[in-house]
Amino acid sequence: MSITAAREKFGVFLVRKGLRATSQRLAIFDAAFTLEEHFTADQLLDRARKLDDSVSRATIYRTLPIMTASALLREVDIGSGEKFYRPNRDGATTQVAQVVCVDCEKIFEISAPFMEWYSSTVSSKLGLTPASQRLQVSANCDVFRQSGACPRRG
Amino acid sequence: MSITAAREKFGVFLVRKGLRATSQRLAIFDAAFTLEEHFTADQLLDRARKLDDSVSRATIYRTLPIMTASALLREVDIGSGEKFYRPNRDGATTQVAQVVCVDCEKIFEISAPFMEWYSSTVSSKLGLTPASQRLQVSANCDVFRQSGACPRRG
DNA sequence: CTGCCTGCAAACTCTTTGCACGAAT
DNA sequence: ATTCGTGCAAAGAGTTTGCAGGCAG
Repeated sequence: MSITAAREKFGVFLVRKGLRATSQRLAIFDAAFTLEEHFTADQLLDRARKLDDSVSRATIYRTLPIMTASALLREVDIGSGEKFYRPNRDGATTQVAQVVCVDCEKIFEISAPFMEWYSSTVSSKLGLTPASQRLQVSANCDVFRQSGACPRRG
Repeated sequence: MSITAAREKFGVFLVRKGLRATSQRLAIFDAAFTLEEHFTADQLLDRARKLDDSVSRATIYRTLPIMTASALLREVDIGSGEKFYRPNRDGATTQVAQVVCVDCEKIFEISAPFMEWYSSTVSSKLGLTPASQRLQVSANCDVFRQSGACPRRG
């Protein structure tokens, strides 16, 4: 999805929910959607302020749930204290696993098509309806182990 | 594994690591191992204090990593702010998924034998060695949705 | 003018840490 | 003696919230 199309979709989402398309919200959206890697709330704040320096931390935290609700952003919780976010360019793909390299501090996203099947099978046996699922692999970098440095490390 | 056997194993683990088997550590261990459900650090503190009222919150937090390192306790992070823990009675089973009912606030543990296979397959393609993996399903309670109350809810 | 939205700063939750005292070897 | 472990209280990180003012419909 192009950023233009995504911004449009976000605008429509806001209107439908009776929310206003303020300059801050749009700046935050643009900042988020032009970031490639996973990013934190703090990184998003930096970026958004370059587009609109009136953006505050509070508004970042208030806007993030709106963007994830609109499915334009995906929340990725790797259990590290802070949450990560990522533009969801290709529609609603929940069938994605995260592989987190603890050496490189990098998050890879890998297709895991069986997740949804497992999720619904297992849930129905418990009398539950699945809402979401996440599969996360923590791993060490082979190169790092041997050479003490990781090529992918920022 | 019986609690006696587990306590023994914990004692051995401590000695091997050059750590002391203090009364606080043993009280915390007993408190943890006699809890059935998933529990939080805070719940563990309550329970441990009933066995030894000198146990402090700090020691709880210092002892939890020791117990998980000894594989007698498993950490379960469902991404809810606080971490949960659970006795690992049947050895080191990492091939377990959590199904979290957001209505009941209950955590079910279900076997997911394919996880480890997926984890190692995917990691090796990235030049990584898997350390751990977790699969978590969030779900809603069917009964709760219809009747507004969940039978499993505490 | 009414209500949504904002920035600021304080509050909040869970966890970690510095410190001085106490216990074990 | 020396090292390890402890409780206490303060700090810390990330996130949320109360409030008074601002801007849009």
